Amino acid sequence: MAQQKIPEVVVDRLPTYVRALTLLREEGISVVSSQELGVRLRVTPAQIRKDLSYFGRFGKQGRGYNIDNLIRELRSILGLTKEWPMALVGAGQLGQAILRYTGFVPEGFRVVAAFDTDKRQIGRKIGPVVVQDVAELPQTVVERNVDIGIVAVPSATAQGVIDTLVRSGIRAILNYAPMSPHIPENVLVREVDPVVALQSMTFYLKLDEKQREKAAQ
Amino acid sequence: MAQQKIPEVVVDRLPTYVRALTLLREEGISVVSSQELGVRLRVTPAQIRKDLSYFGRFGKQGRGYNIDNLIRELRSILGLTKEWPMALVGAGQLGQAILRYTGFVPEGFRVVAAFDTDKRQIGRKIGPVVVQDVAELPQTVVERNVDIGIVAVPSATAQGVIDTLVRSGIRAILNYAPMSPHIPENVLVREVDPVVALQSMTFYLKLDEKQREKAAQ
DNA sequence: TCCTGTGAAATACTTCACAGCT
DNA sequence: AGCTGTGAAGTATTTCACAGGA
Repeated sequence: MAQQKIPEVVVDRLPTYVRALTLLREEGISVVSSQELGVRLRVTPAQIRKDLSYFGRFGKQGRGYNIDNLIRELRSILGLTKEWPMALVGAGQLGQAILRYTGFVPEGFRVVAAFDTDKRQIGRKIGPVVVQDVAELPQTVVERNVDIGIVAVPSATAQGVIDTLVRSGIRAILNYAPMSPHIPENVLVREVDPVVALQSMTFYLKLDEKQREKAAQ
Repeated sequence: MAQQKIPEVVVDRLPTYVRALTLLREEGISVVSSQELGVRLRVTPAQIRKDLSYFGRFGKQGRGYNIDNLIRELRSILGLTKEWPMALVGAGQLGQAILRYTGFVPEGFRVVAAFDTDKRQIGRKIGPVVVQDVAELPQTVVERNVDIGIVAVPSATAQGVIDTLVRSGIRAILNYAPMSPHIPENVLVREVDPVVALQSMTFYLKLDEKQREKAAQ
């Protein structure tokens, strides 16, 4: 069986399936149909079935999916059975909030090192780590087998930080800086940008206001 | 001219165009071609031209786009010419970081009120606001004309908070809680979820590792 | 009967390629 | 000569609809 190419959109949806399934499990539910899961996630049942079908046959006809089993399968597909060490760059306001964020560890993501250029931050213990000088980054990344970098520095310095991370051999970047970085093909990036999220909503808010005005005439 | 329906993906890209154009302007550049902008953003020039063509004709043949003008047009299209007041719910670790985040205000987003149920938080001044009791939320939302709510409470209580926001007349929600909320059709949501972003990257990291193993055999 | 898994159809999105303006 | 704006072509993604297993 030649592994067909999986669409990126499909991969992007899998984590939300895992999350919803985990919440269902906490409610004591053990089996779910694509219909029921679709209602929760506001997606069509056909989409869920189609997405899962890229990876295997996990359901039982007439019943649905065993939640424990499906969670296990999806976590394995997504590479979530191991722990992923991460390195954070930028120990300012935002970086500190990230270091104190408790949502990463239960999912297997652990910030194992933090870096800054600011002498006042270096040596400080924040959350689980002591802030190091950025100069030590390349060595630490190699020593601690870090594949994922988190960028939490101002836009102006972000590209430099990203270049350093890439040169150090990092393979994935979670970027909190509001800019679009230059990155080699083989390195992954995801942007975390609440402002961009807000700005696409205001388009529809404004549209809605216009329509109300028109309707009110 | 009947306004044709604009694809959502197009709207979602506009804020990144604004961002890139703004950075170009700061570099002192005043005109840009779709080609040049595409290189910055890692998208095709055709996509940029096509996206813009849904809204009008902003370029000059043979030259490109006047940056000042295009920024102004896009900001107007996105509804960014007014200030958007926002209400935050959840003044814990995460909520405090959001209140202290300086990236919203320059873009016209301002948190004008914050709410919590925790007696120890209520009355505290954090960043630009004093934390209020959630009981006061509906009234404040109406009085202060708040259209956008930010949810920064634990998953377990998020749905209740969202219901309250919706009942109070909010029209858009920026959700930091790692769950998928039930929301009426006419209310917008955007999820801010770094863990989901990480989990779709690990799929490819794992794939890459597998391929290396195979190659090494 | 209920619900999965999946080709096929429908829809959505992206890219091409070129007429036409500057 | 260079670059936009845009139908048309090409891909990608979603949804349909139904055979078949529990």
